[in-house]
Amino acid sequence: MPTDVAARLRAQGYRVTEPRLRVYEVLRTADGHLTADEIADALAHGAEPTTLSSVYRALAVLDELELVRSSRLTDGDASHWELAHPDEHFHVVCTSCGDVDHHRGSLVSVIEDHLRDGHRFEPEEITVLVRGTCARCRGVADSA
Amino acid sequence: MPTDVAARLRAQGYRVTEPRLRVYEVLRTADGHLTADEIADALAHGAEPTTLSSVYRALAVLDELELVRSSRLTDGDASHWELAHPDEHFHVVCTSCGDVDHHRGSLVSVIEDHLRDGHRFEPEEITVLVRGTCARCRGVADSA
DNA sequence: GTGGCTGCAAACATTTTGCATAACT
DNA sequence: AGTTATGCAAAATGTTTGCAGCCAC
Repeated sequence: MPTDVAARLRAQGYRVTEPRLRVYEVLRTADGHLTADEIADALAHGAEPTTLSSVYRALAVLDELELVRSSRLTDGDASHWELAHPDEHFHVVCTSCGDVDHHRGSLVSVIEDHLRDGHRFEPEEITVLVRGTCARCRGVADSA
Repeated sequence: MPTDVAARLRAQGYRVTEPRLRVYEVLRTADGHLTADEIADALAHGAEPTTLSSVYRALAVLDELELVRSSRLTDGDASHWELAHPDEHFHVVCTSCGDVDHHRGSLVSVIEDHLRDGHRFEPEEITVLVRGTCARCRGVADSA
């Protein structure tokens, strides 16, 4: 059982509603980084259309519960949302194919330790975003 | 002489204009992270008011020349702009006092090497954003 | 003198909000 | 039943763009 969203909602005094469950479900099954708009689109094709504003409100609540997380993968674009895995703070984005990879945290803890020990800075949240070209796209571009 | 903006502009076929020079000057002297709006404000008090749209267009050109850089230091807010120093990809933001620190790159190159060697991923741009509490603010909050 | 740049205002995109209705508890 | 959440539409925010006149070249 991954995460009982309903229980988490109830535990914090939030009501368990369709939009909230559905938004979470979309993010879970899509297994990717979706904008609020894309989530709303995905839900529009389903049984009952869920409004964009409800998507935003659902995301705000799920974010509050630390069930989802937003990140700005591109410069000017909209925020992208994904399930929150506590140890995945590390986005690797291929600028060629748009693929997004996660890396788990050993480097993140190196950064944490460095700041804590060397600078007496207490880190709460670390975001690492790398843009570049993935192995597959490099293979296509390169000759050898 | 830090950087001859005029020369860089000319070299790329851009014209040397007041707004471009002034926007760069504001960022250089402010020595901080300003939003486009704050830059426009700073220029409004000066001799000739420079429009917000001109600020955006100037920033786009300066970004193109890699003289300035934008970063999303906060979640929903506007982009913040600063001079581009090639080895400063590492933002440390204090959520208490709002202070922004730069760290130079040893950790960044660790990340680069890891991705290149271990994953055949060619990094082009790395952004590290850490939010937390700085030493000064911790001192105020703590007792001992 | 010419073409790129600016200012202005209007358009755009994303996100937030007010209010009446509907739904969870 | 009581309240909180939703849907709709309108507002707020940050950023981009079209166009006429201006300025660097």
